[in-house]
Amino acid sequence: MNLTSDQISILKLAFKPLELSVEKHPLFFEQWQEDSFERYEFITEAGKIERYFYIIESGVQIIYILDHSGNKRVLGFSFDGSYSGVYDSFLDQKPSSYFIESLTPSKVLKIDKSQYNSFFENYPEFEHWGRIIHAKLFVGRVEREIELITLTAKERFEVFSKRCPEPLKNIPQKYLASYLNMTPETYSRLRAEL
Amino acid sequence: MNLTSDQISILKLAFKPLELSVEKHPLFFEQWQEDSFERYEFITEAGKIERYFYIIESGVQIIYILDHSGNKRVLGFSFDGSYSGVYDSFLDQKPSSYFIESLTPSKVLKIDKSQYNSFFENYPEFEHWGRIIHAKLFVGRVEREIELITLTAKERFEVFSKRCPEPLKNIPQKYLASYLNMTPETYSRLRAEL
DNA sequence: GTGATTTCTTGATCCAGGTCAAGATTATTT
DNA sequence: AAATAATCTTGACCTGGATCAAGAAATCAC
Repeated sequence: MNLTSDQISILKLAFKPLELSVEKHPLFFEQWQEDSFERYEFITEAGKIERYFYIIESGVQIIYILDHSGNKRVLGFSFDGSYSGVYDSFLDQKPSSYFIESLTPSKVLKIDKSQYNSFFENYPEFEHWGRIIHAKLFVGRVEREIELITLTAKERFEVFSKRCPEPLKNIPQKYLASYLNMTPETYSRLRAEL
Repeated sequence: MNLTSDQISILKLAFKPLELSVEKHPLFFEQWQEDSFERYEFITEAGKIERYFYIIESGVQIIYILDHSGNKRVLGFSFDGSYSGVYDSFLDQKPSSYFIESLTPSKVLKIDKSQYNSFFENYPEFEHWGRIIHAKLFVGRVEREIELITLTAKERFEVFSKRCPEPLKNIPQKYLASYLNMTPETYSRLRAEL
């Protein structure tokens, strides 16, 4: 598989600390496959095993679970060179309880588990990168937890509004509301307050 | 520094997937220092930079932040061979916003940042371990986030009660309440319901 | 472009869990 | 073991944000 230079830039963006080059890491750039999804298409569903590790080329994807009442509870978004996929299921190859859905038409680069593993075997510097990235993911989740626990709905709304990334500005508000752990009604009322 | 065989078992417990041995990883076992804390002694405080990575030998430590109203908000506990310390501050050597306090007299094994880094440089398998452990930490935090978001206070209480680890059974309930994101009053009422 | 969906807004009402208060237990110190 | 301090319990009351409902606005499909 030959990637275009645009796709190579996306991978470089996603793996920034690795200082990748096509010459030094040929395997890395050879094995990614392209794939694309339509609006509202599922990338994966609860009960299924995650086969791939994805990097988003374009579009917005959302990850959520269904709670006891069947409501979607949004845990995060992916876009612009960020990772997507159900991580625990991918790592352990066990059925997950997450859904990933493409909110806009999206293009991705993906690799499967054995390719993912072979990167780590072939490029030890990948392990270092993996450690650092996962440490940051962990710290980021703790920070989100603190915001959910200590801030009021209004405060969460305000903090989020200030740093809302561009690609999320055109998706339905109900998903942002869910991500902020509030109902669409509450989100709408906070919005009216400006 | 010479560790006793008890201390070596604690380290082996904490670093289980690494299959450590004194012969193959001498550096690893040489550099840990012992330290101990009294009840209610602070291991680290908000505003300070975390100097050490700790493994708990015995006792219970608690990590929390102070919210806007000055209330402690408990994020977790450490005991029995588990890691303790303010991780983001330790990694980046930047001031943290966390407090770590010893709830009982506790003994720890600790290493500083440069020793920690040298383990990774000397034992590449450490990087692999680090990646896996951090991935698990990340997944674990997402699971906690889901429980906080989707479960009622009663449900969180029930889930926690069933799997409450032994060392936490003797600490003041107000800390467990905080960890479950509820007031001590609510915790007490749920307890009365049995 | 027009009708059908979906999303957003706004009002009225409700309730889980917080807050305040005060007495009962339990633990700590001397 | 008494005095003191911290923690836990229970009751009364309150409130942020959820729920229910119904119309307005936006978006989609043909």
